[in-house]
Amino acid sequence: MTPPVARTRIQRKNIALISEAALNIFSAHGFRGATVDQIAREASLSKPNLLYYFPSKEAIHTHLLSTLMDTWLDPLRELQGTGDPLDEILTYVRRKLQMSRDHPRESRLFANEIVQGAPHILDLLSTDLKTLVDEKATIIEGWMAAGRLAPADPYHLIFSIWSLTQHYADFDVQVHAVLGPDRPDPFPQAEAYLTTLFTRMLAPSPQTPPTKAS
Amino acid sequence: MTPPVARTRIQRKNIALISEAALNIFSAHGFRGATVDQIAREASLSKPNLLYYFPSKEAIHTHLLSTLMDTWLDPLRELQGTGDPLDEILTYVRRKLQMSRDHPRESRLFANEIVQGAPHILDLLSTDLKTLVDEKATIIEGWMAAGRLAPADPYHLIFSIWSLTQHYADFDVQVHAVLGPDRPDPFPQAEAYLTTLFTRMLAPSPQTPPTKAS
DNA sequence: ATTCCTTTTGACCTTTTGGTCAAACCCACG
DNA sequence: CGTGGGTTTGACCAAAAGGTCAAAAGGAAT
Repeated sequence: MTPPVARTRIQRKNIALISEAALNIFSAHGFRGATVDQIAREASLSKPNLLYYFPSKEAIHTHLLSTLMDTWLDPLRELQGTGDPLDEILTYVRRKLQMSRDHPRESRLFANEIVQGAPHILDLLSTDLKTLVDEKATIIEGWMAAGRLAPADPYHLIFSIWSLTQHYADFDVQVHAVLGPDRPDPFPQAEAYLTTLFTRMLAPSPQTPPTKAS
Repeated sequence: MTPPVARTRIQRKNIALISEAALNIFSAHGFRGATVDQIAREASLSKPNLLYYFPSKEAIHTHLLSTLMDTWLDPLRELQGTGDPLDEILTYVRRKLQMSRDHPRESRLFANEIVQGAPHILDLLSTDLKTLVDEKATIIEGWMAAGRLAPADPYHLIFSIWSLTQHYADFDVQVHAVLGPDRPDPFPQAEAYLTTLFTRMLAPSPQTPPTKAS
């Protein structure tokens, strides 16, 4: 009855401590590459003490992944179909890019999991995630049908936003290696580039009036 | 004196066998997640026999990565600056997407390596890869300066091609989970989408004449 | 067939790793 | 201040994993 719900103050503190440490280690080495000793050292706890809060290495990993999934999909949930279509898309792109800059460890944790076949969250992907994406794809399709956005496959549009933004977190070392050691922060340029990309991709052609097409 | 250069027929056969098996295992589980026993079993060899051809687990991994890097960059090398700019870019995109479809294991092996900080090939990235990208970025910049391509950051353009195409191999399970079990092959749609994306992004605005600008 | 080199393997070794346990420690509350 | 809960740890364990070795098996050229 100790682990998930934090009862005492000390439990809350240590569970947060362990989560932080585990995020560092898991995101840097993957699940198999991380060791419990490493995580314990990173959290400045003894290994048995760590195992007192989480029953197993896998439990820590699962805990991280499930709390992550929530915040990870927040930007997409915000796409509500109320504002200007292009603005909403661009806002989503920018928020997603911000997450890559501000939470690269989370992005890499997720990437590690997916690349290796998503063994722990496969069902989440085909249920919760699929539902959410279906919903947003419908909104986007509506915009396109109304001529407020240039036509394109909405699912692949979403995939492209994911891949482009997460690339700057997940493949961070490659980006820096190619750009050279002198350019420390590629994000401002990335944001400008992605803004241009999706604007040119999605801006509706002028001959179609914004409302009441055909 | 046994491992790298295959002398006898049997050596060639077994080294190929091991490479195949190791590619399967490494790409599915990452370096730390793969075990020598697993690879040996996959190759139908005993573990000591496998270790007879490669001195260590790491040697197999290094061998795979270095042979991979070569073929992996071939599509980019083909971008030579001789043909129509947009055609050359689109050809590159399509070839890269084909590699994701035909060689997803290689893509995932590479992704695993990069996500975890590229510990084995970091120097290759900042030397060989950087040189190649610098060269191609110059070509692309030339096209843009001549008004034959809409202006954009050439480095981020290349990054975007990498991320978009490799996404379909590396995040394959996610793509399938979101699209649903009924749609088995997302590649034709992906190709159409990416063709549209880069055409809209890069097609030069008509007011600029193709040659001798300003 | 003999010989020499290559190939294969069963047995074994060491280190790493995930996890356990009983005992000690701490600390608020009565 | 002492007692009962929560907390911490040193010592330990078993399994997994990377790698070694000597000896057996195979195979091609003489």
